[in-house]
Amino acid sequence: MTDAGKNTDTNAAQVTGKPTLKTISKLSGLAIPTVSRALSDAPDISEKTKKKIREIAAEIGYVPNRAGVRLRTGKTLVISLILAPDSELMPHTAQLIGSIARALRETPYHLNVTPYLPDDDPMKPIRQIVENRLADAVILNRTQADDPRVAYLLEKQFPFATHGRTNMSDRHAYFDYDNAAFGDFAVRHLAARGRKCIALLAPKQDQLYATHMIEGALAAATDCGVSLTVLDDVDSDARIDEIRAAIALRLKDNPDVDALITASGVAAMAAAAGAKSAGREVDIFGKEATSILRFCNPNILTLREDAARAGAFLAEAVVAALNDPLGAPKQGLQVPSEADFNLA
Amino acid sequence: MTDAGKNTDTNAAQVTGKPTLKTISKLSGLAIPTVSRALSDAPDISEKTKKKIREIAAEIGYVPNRAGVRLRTGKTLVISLILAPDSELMPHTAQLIGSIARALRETPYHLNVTPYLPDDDPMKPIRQIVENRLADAVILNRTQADDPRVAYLLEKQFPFATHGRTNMSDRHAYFDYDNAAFGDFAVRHLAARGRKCIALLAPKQDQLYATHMIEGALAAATDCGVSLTVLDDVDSDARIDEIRAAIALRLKDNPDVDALITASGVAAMAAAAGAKSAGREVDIFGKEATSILRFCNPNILTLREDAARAGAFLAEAVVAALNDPLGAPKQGLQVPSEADFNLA
DNA sequence: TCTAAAATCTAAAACGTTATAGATTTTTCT
DNA sequence: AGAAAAATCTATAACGTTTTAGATTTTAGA
Repeated sequence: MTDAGKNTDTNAAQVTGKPTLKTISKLSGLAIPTVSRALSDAPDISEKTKKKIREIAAEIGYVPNRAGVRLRTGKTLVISLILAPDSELMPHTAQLIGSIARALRETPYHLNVTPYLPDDDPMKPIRQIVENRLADAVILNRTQADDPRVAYLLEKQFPFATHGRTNMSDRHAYFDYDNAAFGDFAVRHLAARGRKCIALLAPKQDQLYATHMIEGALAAATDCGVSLTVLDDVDSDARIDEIRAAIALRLKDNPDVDALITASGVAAMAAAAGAKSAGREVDIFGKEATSILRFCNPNILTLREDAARAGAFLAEAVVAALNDPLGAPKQGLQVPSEADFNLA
Repeated sequence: MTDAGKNTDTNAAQVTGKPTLKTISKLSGLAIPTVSRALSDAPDISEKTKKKIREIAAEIGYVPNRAGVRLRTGKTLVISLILAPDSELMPHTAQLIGSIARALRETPYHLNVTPYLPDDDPMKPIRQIVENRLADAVILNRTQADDPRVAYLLEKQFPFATHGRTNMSDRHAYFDYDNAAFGDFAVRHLAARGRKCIALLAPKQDQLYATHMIEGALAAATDCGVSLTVLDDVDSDARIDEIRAAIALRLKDNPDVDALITASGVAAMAAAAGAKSAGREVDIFGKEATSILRFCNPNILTLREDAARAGAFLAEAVVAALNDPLGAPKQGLQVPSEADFNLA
């Protein structure tokens, strides 16, 4: 009756199909709850038993059945990325998705994607997820300053993280690009190149990134002694040729403008083309994920927006929120640096 | 004892939390299995009962619990998109993901994303999904001619669809761009513009799209009486500046080349820059999802690759494979047309 | 009207997991 | 050595669903 022999006297178990707790139970001679608690490192299981069970589990390649866990605990082990319609057209979205999913591989969570259409109520997918518990947490990839989805999630105390800050940012996890620093950086660089009259392309919608860009750019312009005009009547989410036309028009209204700052790569391209069609020689300074604009058009200088880093951070932040709902939300900023600067 | 009153005499049920079959059972006075079978339209439930149950279900907003279904049936109601590392950098990937997920909204399936790293064994995520039943079907977004993943899935009889054909395409669902037609189209267009010596940038890897492109282009070149050179020693998945350098070099080796055909937008940009740095005036003809290259560089002509259509088709195809495992696999081709031609 | 068949429903079990409460064993204290 | 306390394990139940087999009711047939 040595306890060395005890663990093998019941292993006549037919090990067919996927191993479950029952399989380990039979192989170890221990009850199913004991196995479960051992694997979850419960305090009332002896170290010896835990070790034995973990060994068996590893040997037979036990992986917990997600449906079982989900049914019992109510946890879905799913994190849902809410995809705004316009973000599907942005080149960096695929990197964002990929990097979130890759970071989640280290965790039990899987990433699923929930898109909505321009005509849809943006609240609908969020409500469905929260009400029907389709995920344990969500990630929002484009947010407005007063985003009703953020307000709803905060009210429901549903874990989430956002790509982009909001007016409620102190209460939730987020990752954002430091657009104030970007505005500052862009203006100083253009000023150093001898540009005197800079125009900033910023939407007048309820978007904080525009506010931040303007803040940073204005302060830097004052500091450098160059003039700065904000063009807020160009819809930078419009089709590229519409943006081009709008920019060409505005350039004619502002004959002194010798440089343009835009927030996105598409807008930068449109700006370059608009300037060309207006017969103007201007520098363009933009922000992009792919680092190919300068390559495509030497007039376009950019700072790199690191979508992969954003995704990894958001994944970590949302998992942290799940593990510690009362902890301080994780918040990250990508501050642009010389290393992110695309010269060629 | 009218049967009109019968359905309300037990509805003292406390309807708290999410409604389940139990809730409907209490409200209707019918047993849970009856409710379940009624909702799944089983033949041994009377029409009257079905109607009553469906009404109650609709009224209280019953949605089947996924964990319950999953545990009982073994179905996950998940479709997994396998994301190759390089595809994360392609602008059209986000559209593909979004359109798949949007099409799946009409079905009970959710889309989740499974990326892998360049260093990873591409088989690993597939094996995990099949062995641990993490999804009911998968979609592969970049395939090789002899793709081991496709062979494995076929052998396991696991439902799937691919973006891009393989040597086993007759046995699986796919969506592909008609690259032979693209090659034909590109050569004829360039020939019509007066180009005489066309170079085709195609990888020598085990990729059918290159084979197809070459086939179509060669036939058209013969027909039009222009010369066609295949540059198969430029790695078109390399970094953009490496492609540029390689192209510049090859152009010097082939002084007569006056036009270049590439399969991707990034390669087209690299080709344009390479030609410029080699001091050559050549037309570039490429393929892209976003329709902005011509905008960025007037020398680049492109045909549009409709990622949204591909995604929608793949979603339908894979759901069809799930619903009818023995049916003929759905296969689709996007044939390029004048309407897809980006002139400006 | 009585029996056989068809129609319609219900009871019980199972998928794999974890939580609760209780049972058993071991250790500790006097 | 005996009793109390601590440590360690097990039995039972439940999450929500669907399947199987069996029970009940209704309809049809003679």
